[in-house]
Amino acid sequence: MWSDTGDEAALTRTQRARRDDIVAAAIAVIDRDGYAAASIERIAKDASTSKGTVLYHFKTKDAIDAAVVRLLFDNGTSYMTARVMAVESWADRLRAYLASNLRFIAENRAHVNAVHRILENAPPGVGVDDSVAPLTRLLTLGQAAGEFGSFDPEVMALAIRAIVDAASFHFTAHPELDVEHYINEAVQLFGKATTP
Amino acid sequence: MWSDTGDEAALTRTQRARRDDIVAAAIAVIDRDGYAAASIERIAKDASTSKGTVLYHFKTKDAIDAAVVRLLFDNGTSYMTARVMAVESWADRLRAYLASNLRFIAENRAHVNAVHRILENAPPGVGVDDSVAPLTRLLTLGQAAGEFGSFDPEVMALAIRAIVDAASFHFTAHPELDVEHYINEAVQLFGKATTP
Amino acid sequence: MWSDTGDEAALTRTQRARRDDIVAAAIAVIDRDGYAAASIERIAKDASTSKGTVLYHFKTKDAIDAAVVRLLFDNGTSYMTARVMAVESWADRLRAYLASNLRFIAENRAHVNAVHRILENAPPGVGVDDSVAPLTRLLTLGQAAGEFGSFDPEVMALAIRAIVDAASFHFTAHPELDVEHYINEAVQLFGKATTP
Amino acid sequence: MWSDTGDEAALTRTQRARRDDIVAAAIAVIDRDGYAAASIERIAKDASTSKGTVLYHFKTKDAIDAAVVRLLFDNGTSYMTARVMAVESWADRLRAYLASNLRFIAENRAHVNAVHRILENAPPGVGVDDSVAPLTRLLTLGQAAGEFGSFDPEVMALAIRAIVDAASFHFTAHPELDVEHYINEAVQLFGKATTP
DNA sequence: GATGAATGAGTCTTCATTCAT
DNA sequence: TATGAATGAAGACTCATTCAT
Repeated sequence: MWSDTGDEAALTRTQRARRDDIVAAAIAVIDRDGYAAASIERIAKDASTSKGTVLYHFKTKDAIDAAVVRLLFDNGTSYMTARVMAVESWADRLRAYLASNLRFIAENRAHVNAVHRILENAPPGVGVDDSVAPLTRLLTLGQAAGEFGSFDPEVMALAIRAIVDAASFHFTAHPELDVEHYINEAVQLFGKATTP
Repeated sequence: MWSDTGDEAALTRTQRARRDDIVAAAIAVIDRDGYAAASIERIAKDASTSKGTVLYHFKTKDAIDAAVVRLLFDNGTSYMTARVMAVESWADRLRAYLASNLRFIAENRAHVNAVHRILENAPPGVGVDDSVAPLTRLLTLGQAAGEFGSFDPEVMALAIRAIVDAASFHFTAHPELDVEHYINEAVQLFGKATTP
Repeated sequence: MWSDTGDEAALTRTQRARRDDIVAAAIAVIDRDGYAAASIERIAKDASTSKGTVLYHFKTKDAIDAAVVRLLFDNGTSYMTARVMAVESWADRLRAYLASNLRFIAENRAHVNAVHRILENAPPGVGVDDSVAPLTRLLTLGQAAGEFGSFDPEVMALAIRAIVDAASFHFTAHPELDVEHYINEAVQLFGKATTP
Repeated sequence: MWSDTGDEAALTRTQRARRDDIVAAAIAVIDRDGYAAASIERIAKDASTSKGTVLYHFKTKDAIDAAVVRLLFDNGTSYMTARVMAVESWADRLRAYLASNLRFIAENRAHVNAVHRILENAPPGVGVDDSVAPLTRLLTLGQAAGEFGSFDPEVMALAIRAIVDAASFHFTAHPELDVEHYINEAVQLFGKATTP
């Protein structure tokens, strides 16, 4: 499982469209009813097609999950790298990292939620995508440049990731929450925490 | 589901013991192999008993999950209230809250992990124990007392909960991590963030 | 597949009985309707029980097939070794081998047929039980003792096995066939063929 | 099933070629991986074409099987009748029958194997091509002519067929086996057995 | 109390077949 | 002619739950 993420090469227009439909349906079902409820049949129904068709396009249930995860990863990466690379100082990069992450999550709440559910249900020790490492590096370099104060960059990075990862739950649980306000507060929080 | 938490009224000594065995087995299996793998049969095997016996004691699989959750909740509450109530200032209470939470999690890593897995797999909208509210109140009162600076106590509370909730994952993924160091850093982080 | 033939240790009376029922049903269905038709559901129906029960007792479809094969092997071995060991000369042993084999097959036509079907449908290269080797040895020793003429014992053994293996088909296709007559003719055939 | 052998009437050159490709692929897959593995998709892949195309040419999976069987039957018949008709005495005809059969099998091992697999998996009572009858007649006439000794021609015919039918398995299981030697031994065996 | 047996619902997956292009 | 897409039927297997002993 989880090894066959690659080669989705050479897809016809129709294939792409159907695959997208199915992935969208999977996201919707997982987000709405939980991972356990997201059987192939249910996903198929939600995509207005048949179980057979879903398996024609994906071959395996794990492949569907993998596609959902990969899509989010791809979207997120391109969304954020642009915003983080656009600024100069390390402190600005941290702000950009936090803000773009949270904004992306707010805009893709259901998808993020679904991916969380999928990864939680994966066999232990899998999917431990080390999204912490680059953040740790950012903090370390910022300290070296004198832009940040003294703290363990590893723990600080874990804390930042924790808040980001928790965001989709907050946004789900509190739909009335003002996202921009949340972002501002988070930026301010870690601004104070990292200031020299 | 999740409605029958109550009536564990009159239990003989043996009953208690067996139930505890089963709950312990459930925790072990869920933590080790994931929620999906934790079938009643597997739990029974881990508890050196039979599927029939497990269901004799618990009647329903959800009841096992509920017992696991409730046990952690009970343990955690008694562990922490003592420590939080022991100190005077709001700032000290926040420190105590953070430290005791994290220390409790470190000492009950498997159990905490298991509960996370269970809650993740519960039908959406369930188990949203509002553990944020009391924390928000603590922060608000601290601000009123002039011990804390200016920030949205709601968002700050969410951030603190996020770090606490993420801790069991960190401790699982990084067994080499020095817990006391982690606690110190976290306390320092939120010290800076909440300071006036 | 096919590796877990062993440990059927410690079976309760009821278990033995049910397992026997199921094996008998499997033999009947395979013999009557062919291997492809022998789904678990069909076997269950034939055993007057449910699919779930069959899988409770056997856990895997392959395990059912293995049990069918093993039962025939056990029965056949004990049936024949007695008869072959009872006589003295090599020529008599050959006669006893042929006769007891064919008689056993006639008495267990359906079971033998079912096993053939099962082995035919096993993944290639499996179940090549080398039933030819002991026969080859018998022939070689008989030649050394001067009881048999000159021929390649390997090929002769293959020929004998071929006739034996084909017998259950003949008996199925020609129910009117007089088994004892068939046995006599076969014995006479190989008597002439092996005579010095 | 198995009723639509006929109407291969007007076929263009290309059609013939494609059909042959498909039949060849079917033989290869069945021989290599067994009947169960020989799905239309797999056959199509082996024939470097698509499932749709295969079904365009054959309309039904059974039709493919039937074509495989029929092709072997046609090839075998023309191969052997020539050789059997070429000699005069009944004893020579028997020798020719045995030798040409075995040689044909050795030269078409995979095809013969595939046909066995197909027939084994056909619903019972089908494909019982009575290849025994002509052989029985040969033996009976040979006896009447005084060329053969006394034996039940029916049983002798069954024995001969058994050895012939088993040959492809032997040749598969023992690729090192010297076919001509095998043929000589078989001819000698039945020479002795049928001699007056 | 404890447990072996039994069972039905639900899941993933394979496959032959039909259809539109 | 050829093929991509779609689909339903069927099969193996898992699992929570009930029941009799």
